Amino acid sequence: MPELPEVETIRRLLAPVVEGRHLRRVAISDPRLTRPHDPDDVARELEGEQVVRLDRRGKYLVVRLSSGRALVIHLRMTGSLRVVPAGTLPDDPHRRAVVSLDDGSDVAYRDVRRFGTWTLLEPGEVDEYLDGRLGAEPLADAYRAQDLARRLAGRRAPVKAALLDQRTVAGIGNIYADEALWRARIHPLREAGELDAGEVRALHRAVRRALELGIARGGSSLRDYTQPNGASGSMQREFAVYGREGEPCDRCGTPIERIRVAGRGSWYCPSCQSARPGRTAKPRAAR
DNA sequence: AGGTGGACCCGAACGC
DNA sequence: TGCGTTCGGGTCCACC
Repeated sequence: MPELPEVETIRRLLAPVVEGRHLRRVAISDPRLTRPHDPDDVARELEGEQVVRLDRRGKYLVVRLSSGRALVIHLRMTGSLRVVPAGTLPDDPHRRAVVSLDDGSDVAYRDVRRFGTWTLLEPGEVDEYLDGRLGAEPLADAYRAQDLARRLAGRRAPVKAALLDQRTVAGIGNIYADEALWRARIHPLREAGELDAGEVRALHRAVRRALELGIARGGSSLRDYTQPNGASGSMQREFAVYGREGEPCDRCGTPIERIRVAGRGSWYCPSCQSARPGRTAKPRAAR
């Protein structure tokens, strides 16, 4: 499922293709994509626009247009984008939209489960839309453990549930939440607000490292995710815990266990991810 | 107020 | 083999 590393991989491959291009023709075949707006109305609004930049915020792709508007794309679970020379798209029952660019390439959007969304926002709406839904960008230079600490403080929910909340930190989904918690040696059911300063620092570092590794591997290709050129990522071969129930922990050899947290399948090492607080804390550390 | 669980989808995996 | 059932995943929303 596209999480931050998968969306960032898509952005990096797609940006040089779309930036500077005009949208010559847009066809949206699934009304769910633009709900509650009529897909034909949205397509007509997009035609003639020029792409000035392709950004990412959390798991959202943000297509900045020369009018100041932005097309905000969320792939949810099964959305994917593909670039091919015009007229060479193979038949695909799950294709939901095609954008024809002025340089003779087609960008096709495919989404088996139809949860993805295309939202066309006016110039003044974009920041409010994104910032209202999302916390800090975890890979920004300015992102600090202190920010994570502030977002977790006082929260009674399991730390994994807090990580899945996009306002805690943007872009983490079920896979990278488990991977980050394993790196930080924190049990997914630990109460978020109970982590001490050392644990929060470890988690902050773990989130960044897990996401960076995912990007370096071109994302993880499970089920439907592929890159815009059709290639697969390789991160799924390097998961430490996700989907590895019964396999030995890479750190200690203990079999990985699976539990349910916040309604999500959750994998962790019962030996080195402590269920009790204080493991990484020095006595009276960091006030 | 903050946390939880259902709805939204539909293909894959599973159970009989 | 074939059918029905369950599951999952991100986000929103109703409910507690």
